Amino acid sequence: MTVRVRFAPAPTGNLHVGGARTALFNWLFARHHDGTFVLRVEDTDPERSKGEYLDSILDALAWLGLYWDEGPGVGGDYGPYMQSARGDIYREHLDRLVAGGYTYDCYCKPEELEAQREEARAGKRAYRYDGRCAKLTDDRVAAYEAEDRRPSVRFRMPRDGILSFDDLIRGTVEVPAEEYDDFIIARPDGTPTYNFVCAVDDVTMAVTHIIRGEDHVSNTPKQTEVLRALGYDPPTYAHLPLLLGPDRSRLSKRHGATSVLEYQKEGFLAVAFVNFLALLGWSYDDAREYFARDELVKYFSLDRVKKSGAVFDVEKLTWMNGTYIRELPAHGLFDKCRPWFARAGYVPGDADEGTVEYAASALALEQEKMKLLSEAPELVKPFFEEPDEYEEKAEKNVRKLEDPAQVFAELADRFDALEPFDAGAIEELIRAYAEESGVGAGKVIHAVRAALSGRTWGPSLFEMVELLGRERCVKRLNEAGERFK
RNA sequence: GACCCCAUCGUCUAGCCCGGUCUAGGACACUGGCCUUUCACGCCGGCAACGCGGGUUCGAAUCCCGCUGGGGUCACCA
Repeated sequence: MTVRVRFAPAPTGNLHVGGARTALFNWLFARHHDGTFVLRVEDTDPERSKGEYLDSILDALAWLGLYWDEGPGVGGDYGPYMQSARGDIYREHLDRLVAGGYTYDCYCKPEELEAQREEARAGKRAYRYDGRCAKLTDDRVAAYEAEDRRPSVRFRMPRDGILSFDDLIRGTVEVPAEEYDDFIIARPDGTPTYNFVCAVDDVTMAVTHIIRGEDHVSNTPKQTEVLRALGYDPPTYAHLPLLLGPDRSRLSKRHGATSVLEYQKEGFLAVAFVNFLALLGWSYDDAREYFARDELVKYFSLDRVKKSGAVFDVEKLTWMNGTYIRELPAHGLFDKCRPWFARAGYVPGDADEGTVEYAASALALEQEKMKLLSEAPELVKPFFEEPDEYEEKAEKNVRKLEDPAQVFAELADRFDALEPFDAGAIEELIRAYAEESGVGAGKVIHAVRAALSGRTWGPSLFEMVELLGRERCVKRLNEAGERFK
C-alpha cells in the first residue's frame, strides 16, 4: 500500500511555525516512502475562513518548498480538496450514519447548551451533553418543530468501555468512553462539523497515515468511532509533540512572530528554517544536525520523533541561519539579499551591472558575520554612504593619532599615487607609512577605518579600501582630515 | 476540575525499548583563551541536566509504582 498523508490547514490565519512543522513532517514522511502528500483545505467555517489566508498559507508552503502532490492548484483523483466543495460527499456519509441509526436529532439551542455547561461548571462537574434529545417523544419533537426549531445532528458515542487507537509515536492511547459525549456532526443548516468531515475526508482521500499535532489526540476517538460506524478501518495515527514558546505553553501569537512568512521577511533562509524545524521533535543521532533536504527525506522516520514538546528557540535558528548564509556562494547570497538592497535604495531593480557587482562584492566581505539577510544593508552601508556620525569608539581611535588631519592628508596623497590600487599594495602602503612615521600599524589602521566608515568594525581594511576605490577613499580621508583638524 | 499525554544541561537533543561500556555525549546561548588590523568566522577550554520518593536488581538516566511538575483537550472552531 502506498503511503498517503495530508496536511489540512484551516484558512483562518497565516501558516504558523507549528503548522509548518506538521506540514514538513508529513511532507518528509511522504517523500521518504515515495508516497503522496495531499493538501486539504479545511474551510468549513465560513465566518473565519478567508481567501487571503489561503493564499498566504500556500505562499508559505511554497517558500519552504513543501509542494503538494494533490490539492488546490494541482488537482488529483480524490478531490475536491476544499472542504467547502465536498458537500455532496458529506451529505452522503451523513445519510448513511442517519440511516444506520448512529445519530439522532438534537433540538437544544446553543444558548441552552451553554446554560447546561454553565451549570456543570457551577456544580464543579465535568460537562458532557446528557443525551436528552436521544429520547425525545414524538410529541416533543412535534412541539419543537412547531416552534420552528431546526435540529442539529448528533453522533452517538459508545456509553462504556475503553476507546483506544494506536499511535506510531505514543503507542496505544486509551480513554474511557464515559469521557465522551454525543457530539454534533451537522448543524441545523446541514453543514457538517470538523470531527465528522475530517474523518470522512481522511478515508475518502485514502489517507493512510494521519500525522498531526498532539492537540488532536482527544479528537481521535471521535473520528475513529465515526469511521467505524461508516464501516471503515481507521488510518494509522501519529501525534506530534507540540511546539512551545519560551514559557513552555503552546506556541502562539503571544510569543511574538509565529507566522512563517514573518521569518522570511526577517531574513531567514528557507533551507535553514526547514533544517531547524526538522530538528524540533525529531533527531537523527547524537551529533548530526545539518541536513540537506534530500538527506532529511532519506533519514526521516517517525520512530525517531520524541513525545515531549519542544521550545522553539529563535536564537538557535538564527545561528543555524548564519551557518547557511556562510555557505552560500557570494552571488547566491546577493540574490537572496536583493530585496533588502532595493529597499535600502542601494541597488534599485534597474541597477547597472557595475552597481550589482559592487554590492555583491561588498556583501561578500561581510558574509561571514551575517546571520539574517535583513542585516545586509546595515553591514554594507559604508560602501554606499559616507560616514555621517562616528561611533564613539571610532572617534577615539582617530584621536589616538597625534595629528589625524596630517595623517589622513598624507595617506590621501599616497593613495592617489598608488598603483595598482589593490589590497596587497594598500596593505604595504599603510604598513610602510606607519613604519616611517613611527606610529603603530594598528593605530593607523583603526583610524583609517574610522575615517572611511565611522565604525570600529568592518571587513578587512585593505579589502575595504580596494573595493571602495581610490576616489571614495581619498575623498573620505580628506573629509576626515577636515573633521579632525 | 476531569481525562489524556509528557518529564536528561537555560534551550534543542543523544542515551531509555535490549539495565553495566554514562565520572551522561553533541549543539545553541553564556563564558575563558588562541588566531587577528577591528567585528565576525574558526580553533581550544569552561559552566551546566538524568524532577522527587519508593521499589526490582550485584548494578537504574535506563524497568515498575507513587508523587510533583508541565502541557493538551473538554464548542453548532478547526
